[in-house]
Amino acid sequence: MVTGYNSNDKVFLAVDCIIFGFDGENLEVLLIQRDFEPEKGKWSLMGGFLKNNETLDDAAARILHNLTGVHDIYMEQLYSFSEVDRDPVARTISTSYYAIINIEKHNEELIENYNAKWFPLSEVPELIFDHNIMLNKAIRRLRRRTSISPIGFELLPEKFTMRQLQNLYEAILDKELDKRNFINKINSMDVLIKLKEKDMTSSTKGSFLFKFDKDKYDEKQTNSFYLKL
Amino acid sequence: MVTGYNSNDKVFLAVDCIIFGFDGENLEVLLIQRDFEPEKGKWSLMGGFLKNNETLDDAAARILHNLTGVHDIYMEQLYSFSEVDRDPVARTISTSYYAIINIEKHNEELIENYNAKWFPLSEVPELIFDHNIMLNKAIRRLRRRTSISPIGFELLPEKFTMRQLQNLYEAILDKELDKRNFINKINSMDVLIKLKEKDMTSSTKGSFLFKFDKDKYDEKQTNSFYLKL
DNA sequence: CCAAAAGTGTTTCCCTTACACCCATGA
DNA sequence: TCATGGGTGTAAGGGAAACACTTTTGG
Repeated sequence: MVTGYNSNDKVFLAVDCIIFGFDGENLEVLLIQRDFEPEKGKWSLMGGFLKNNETLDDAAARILHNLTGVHDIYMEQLYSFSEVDRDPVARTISTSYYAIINIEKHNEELIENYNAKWFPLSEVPELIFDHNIMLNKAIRRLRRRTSISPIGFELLPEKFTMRQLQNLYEAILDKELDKRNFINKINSMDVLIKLKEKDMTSSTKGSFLFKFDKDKYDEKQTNSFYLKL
Repeated sequence: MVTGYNSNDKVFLAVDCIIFGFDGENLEVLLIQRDFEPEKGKWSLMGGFLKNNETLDDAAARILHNLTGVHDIYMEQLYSFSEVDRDPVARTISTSYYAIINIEKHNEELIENYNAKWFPLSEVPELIFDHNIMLNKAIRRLRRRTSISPIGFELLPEKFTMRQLQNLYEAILDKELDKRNFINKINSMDVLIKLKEKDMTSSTKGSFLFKFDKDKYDEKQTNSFYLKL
């Protein structure tokens, strides 16, 4: 006997993607304006339905790519939302994913752009369904993650200044950090390579550029090297 | 126009519950022996299908209660598993939940017991589907949580000795802790009340019993008071 | 009187934090 | 020459970890 598999219990399973980006100044999130019902015209996360032949991870990647042109992003599963009436059209459970990406690097993909637009976190509009709740949960998770393992590789241009990295951390954590302590902390992580080049755009003196040491960075990532700020 | 809602995409959404308990010595997990196909006779987590009129949280509580008699447990959502072939009968996504409970307190419920049985973590058999993977993920999460906020209220009898509490932490973290440092740490959390009674079963001298100060405990819980061991 | 577990403080070390001044250069 | 951001080190304080001996009492 096989129990429990009753077709009446089948549901729609959606996937919604929360994509964070960093423009050098603010932490932003990618949203799209819906051009279909329900809630046509309102802003929302990138969402779609799980297909029968793909995993949730696959679906998240496909949906993000279809709606924004962005591809090759590692997204992490966040949470599954299941309020009975969260979607007014049909019973739909949604599993949310989030990722942080380098805005510049993906700008080209976004240019011919599908209705997608970056919003600073402080200017996010009211979103459809429970998407604001999803976004808030993603922000909290991102902050926690930032305190636990290094971040930035995905968010900064290949070469960046120490100030840019600090701006990133300050934007994510939403607090100011001491310049010297920050540098000491970052150096102690041993994931940066100091270049001989300087960026001359930000000051008369110019500031040295850095890049991530990808091998070391990945190692620290997976080992959840502890960074508290 | 309403796009995307195509009935072919509907899937079964299961919920699986990982219940940890502590017997004073070892960390254990509650499993049931399936009395139905597929995989009849094999051990598994407590699982069932999401119904149309309930949230995932509701479903987890209902399933746990139906299969084990245990009720009034706060479970936390862990992760949604979606490998295409994870369930050989039909495409099924499973959202897992986990909780830690006091074995003694729920023993009565378990006595007339449905096929449920406690297994020490080191003696967990091969489980159906991807349930071993779920369990491992839950253990990792439990360990991390234990390092971040106090734990024990749900797992120990109302009155307990300091040694029992230390045993609990050692079982969860799977490492030995220094007795004096442990006591200092716990005292600094200020969540215990020392009783005048002694437990005389464990030694000739006897050891003082403690209980949790529920108000303070809950406060620390929600504030994610930091405890590193 | 002895075995077995309970109980108890101090020191060291490292990480975190706070903090201020000089440097280089283009305008 | 001056305004602007870049770059640099140290001292104090607090939490974590290491560590050993005395107490109690039933058998």
